Amino acid sequence: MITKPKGTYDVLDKEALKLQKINRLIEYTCEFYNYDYIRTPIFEARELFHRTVGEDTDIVTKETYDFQDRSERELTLRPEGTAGVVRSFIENKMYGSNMPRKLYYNGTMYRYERPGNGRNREFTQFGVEVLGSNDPAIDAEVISMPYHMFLELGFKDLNVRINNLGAKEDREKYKTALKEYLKPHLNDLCDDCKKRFETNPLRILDCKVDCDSEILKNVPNILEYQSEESKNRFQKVLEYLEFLDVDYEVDSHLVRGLDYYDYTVFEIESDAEVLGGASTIAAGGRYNNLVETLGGPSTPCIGFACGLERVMLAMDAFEETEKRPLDCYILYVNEEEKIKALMLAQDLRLSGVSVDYDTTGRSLKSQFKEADRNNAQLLILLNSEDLKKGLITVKDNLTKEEEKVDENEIIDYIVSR
RNA sequence: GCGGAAUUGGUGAAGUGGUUAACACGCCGGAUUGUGGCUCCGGUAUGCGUGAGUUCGAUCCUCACAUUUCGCCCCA
Repeated sequence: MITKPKGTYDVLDKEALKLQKINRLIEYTCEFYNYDYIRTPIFEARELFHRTVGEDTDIVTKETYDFQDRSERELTLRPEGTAGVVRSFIENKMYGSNMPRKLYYNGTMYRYERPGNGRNREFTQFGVEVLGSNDPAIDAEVISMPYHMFLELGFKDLNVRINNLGAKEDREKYKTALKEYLKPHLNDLCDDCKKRFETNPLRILDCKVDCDSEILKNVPNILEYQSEESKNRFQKVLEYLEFLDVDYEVDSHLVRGLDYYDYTVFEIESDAEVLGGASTIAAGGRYNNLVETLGGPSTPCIGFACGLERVMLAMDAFEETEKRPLDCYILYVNEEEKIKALMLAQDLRLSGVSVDYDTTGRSLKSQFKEADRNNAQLLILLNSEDLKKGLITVKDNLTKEEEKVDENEIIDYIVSR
């Protein structure tokens, strides 16, 4: 038997219903927030991700699916959504008009990592990018929108953590101070952090190994290394968040795994136990330099990404998704009735009624069972004798009441119910 | 990438180095000559993750591989 590749999974039955529900909410919500749908390629030039996500990040150094096509182009399956959107923004010269540009995407991403609960090699992210606005109000909107979507889906214990990384200069100043502080303690840090000290000292802040140590608890606070402008900006974001009823918590140790972030960064976590260690369901931040880095005009941007698999997992804890009931099920026994069933089903479907009938040669008894499994509201019983008289029996599956309806009026009769 | 656990039908699962692999659910059929959902009866794995090895003989022992899962790492 051929099986699915490691780290992939099939979405079906209950999972499919949950995913459809989420997807509908996404489309609906984005429409009301005035975000336009964008779809970018699943693979891009490898260079794109090295330039955006960061040369030294784990995502790029050990988690990408890299390949060459038949013309030896160096390609990479996208590990995240922002890079492609920004590339498209520049390539299509979207900066020319209609600013800010508010976009959303919803598609599969690929990372070569150890699969586990809420962790797959092919996974789905829904995300939003706002390009061309530096207003703190848009920061608040981009945090508030997923937060309220999760509430809508039934999430209870949401935890929003937020931090301000500031401008590049602020961060450089802070990095220097941080390294100065950490230098004498270097030997007490974990092995990974020793490496990070040189490559990416900020990441030491959210190290899971060392987080309980006194060294990290007393680390200089990044929020104190911000310019006045950056501090004021962050205060505005927090103020707006309160007006939007977002329950947040400032966490000065929050940094993100991707290099392109500056100013506001945030994560939304769920306490749902089914998630286990994978509790972050959405995360994002501002990236005011990325467009310029990729050769576009200086454009301030912010966005977030949300892992749909984790949302689906967490939904198990509070949600029983059920398939929509079928409007009609048609029962028949002989060929003459079957032909009638086919035609009637088609007419009803074209009239906006959901209909099905047996195609496995089941006994009449089994057809009744099948109708119940589909939760059919109405049973249409075809009977050769009645058909000769132009009559069709319609049975309400709840009240069990039957009625013989004239063949010519059957569509109207059913549609009007 | 490192360490632990698991892998028996459509599903949940018992079980044993040796003829026909329990039980339950589901599904199919019948009792009910074309109106079911209750009940009763019957049917339903040529097979115990894959490949090799030990053995007279393996689903059960050994090894490798795959997949899943739990922790580490990382992240959505």
